[in-house]
Amino acid sequence: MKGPSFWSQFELRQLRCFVAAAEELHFGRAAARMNMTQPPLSRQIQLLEHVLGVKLLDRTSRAVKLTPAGRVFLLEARRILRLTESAALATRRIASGEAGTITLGFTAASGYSFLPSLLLQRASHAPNIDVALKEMVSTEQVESLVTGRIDIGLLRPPIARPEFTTLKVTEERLMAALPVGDPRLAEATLNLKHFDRQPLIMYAADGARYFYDMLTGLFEAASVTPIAIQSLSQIHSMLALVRAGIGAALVPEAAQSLHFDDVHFRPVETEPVSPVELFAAWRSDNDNPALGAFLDLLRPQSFEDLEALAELPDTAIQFPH
Amino acid sequence: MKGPSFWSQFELRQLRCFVAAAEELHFGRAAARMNMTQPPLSRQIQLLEHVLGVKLLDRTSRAVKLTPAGRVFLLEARRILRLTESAALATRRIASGEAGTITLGFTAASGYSFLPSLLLQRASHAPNIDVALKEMVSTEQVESLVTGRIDIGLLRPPIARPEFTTLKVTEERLMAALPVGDPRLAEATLNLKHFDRQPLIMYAADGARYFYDMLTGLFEAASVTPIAIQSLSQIHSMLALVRAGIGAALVPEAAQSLHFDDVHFRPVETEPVSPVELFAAWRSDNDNPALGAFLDLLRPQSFEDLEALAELPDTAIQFPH
DNA sequence: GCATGCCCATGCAAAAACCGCATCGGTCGA
DNA sequence: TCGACCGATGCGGTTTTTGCATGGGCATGC
Repeated sequence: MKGPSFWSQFELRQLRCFVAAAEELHFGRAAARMNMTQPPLSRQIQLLEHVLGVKLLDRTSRAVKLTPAGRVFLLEARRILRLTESAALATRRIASGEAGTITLGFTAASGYSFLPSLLLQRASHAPNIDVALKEMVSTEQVESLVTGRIDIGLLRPPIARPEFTTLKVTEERLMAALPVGDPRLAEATLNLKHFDRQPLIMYAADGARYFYDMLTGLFEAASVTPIAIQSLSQIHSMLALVRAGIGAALVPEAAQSLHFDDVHFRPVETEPVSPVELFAAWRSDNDNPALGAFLDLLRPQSFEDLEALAELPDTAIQFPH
Repeated sequence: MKGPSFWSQFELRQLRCFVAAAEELHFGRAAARMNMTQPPLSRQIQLLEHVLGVKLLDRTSRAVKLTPAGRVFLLEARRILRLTESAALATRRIASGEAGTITLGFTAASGYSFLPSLLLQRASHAPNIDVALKEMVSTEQVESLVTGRIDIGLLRPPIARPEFTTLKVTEERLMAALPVGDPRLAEATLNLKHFDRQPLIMYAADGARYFYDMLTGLFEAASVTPIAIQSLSQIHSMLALVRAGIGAALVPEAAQSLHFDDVHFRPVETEPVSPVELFAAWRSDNDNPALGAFLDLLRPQSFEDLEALAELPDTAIQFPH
């Protein structure tokens, strides 16, 4: 198989030469534009014509004209070249983390306040990063992080495994949710003793391990023993029971966004002051470049926006799926 | 400026290599698919990554994986390659005359019957050729042929200039258009003597030179002198006058498609039998490849379809603007 | 009508790019 | 720990491309 090796496909270089020639209608000027001399340009175009089996330019020694086929091919060539540039651009943007998609797991509770503020920030600071949201409990999140189904998780118990990096993103005070008429609403601030021997809607040990452990720890340290009733893991269900007058509940500040009628909140003094912590966790070896840019959103300066958000009317918060 | 000459743009070859590698996720197999060995393929991909400034494939000695940027670029690369193939195909089709656009000039009269049949044929025999229609009088057509505004013209006086090629496409008999009640309608066939000293709506010498010359020639040869009234160039206007009882008119057969109420037609014996000729004309050096395929429609076998058309009800004829 | 200028094609030698072979280095599984 | 596998790299030979010089066609001007 000798001779002019039979190439059945053209190259972008040939397209660029052709477009230059077709636009200049002059091989010399086109060659100059391509930073080369005229003979090679001539040959690139001959090659292109040979590959296509079609004459694209009608060239006499006096003038260069496009053939009808050439006119059509010029449009196609321009489109292809435009596409190559946008492809390179888009790819570089993805690689730089300026654009891309990250998949985020979050617990229902974190969706009440931190997540909306995070998405608000993303909209202004990293508009080209798409965030795919997946609500799941913490254990599911850990599993999904391992398999790569999510890039980052918002979860409650910090995970100490070495292959993960974690970052505390919020600390919240504990709030008491009380039904209208509860005498404790007379106080501006409560402490744990207010719950001694009082009915308290408690977290389930399995479904809401973090809150269960935290509350039992706090009560033990304060030598307080509430009357635990029910055992739930969904905060909105707990508030519904509060409203029904079953008892009080202790919930993170963010739960106030749920604003049930006839349920009011009072801060509770604890040690530490803000015992409810939320963590972000991701695989240290995650290679999604958008993750880097997204993580910047989680860092300190974030909290300016967080506070700004707190002053917004609820309706301004777009609560995603 | 030495070293690996700084290419700021990638080549299609690199895209093809990348797509192969991304699909196989194995450099050896990808190279086999590309009909080459593994080292050059490795280098093409390195080159591509260097040009983009982006790592597209994560390769350990054990496995090859796409990076997020690589996933995006794979989609783009596939799109570009698809586009190159369709571009080549489309261009070859244009060049072969299988597809394309031809611009056609036609006189109002030729639009009554020949043009619809021609378009009907095109629809079945050359469906990928678009026909742009422009109604214009013969002199305009000649000018437009010269300047290239139209590729081909349907006109009446054959043009004898050497830069044009012409082809007679139809011969028609002359028909007399008579108002209801005209005694000549009693005859099945008329001859020129029936018009001696009778009122006849005549063609204008300037606007319809061809018909004017033809009729005056015919009458002179037959030593017949009609009473010429009015001088029009639009056939439909003439028929309107016939209907009003002003006089008779002599029109090409095709004018019957206009079917005015209360106007009937009778063939007229002439020498030659079919004196009304229609010609197609085009520049001999027209390089529109679609013209070749289009001209095939005008050739002899066409007339099968022409006859088939004659038997169709009028409503079947799409009369284009 | 001949000289001249312009322009694209072509011959040719030098330069660059590319390919295949052999081999290296790293990783996984036995 | 050895061997198999896989992608990267060094290197020599071949193909391709480039630039220079030049050929040849065509229109313009004197």
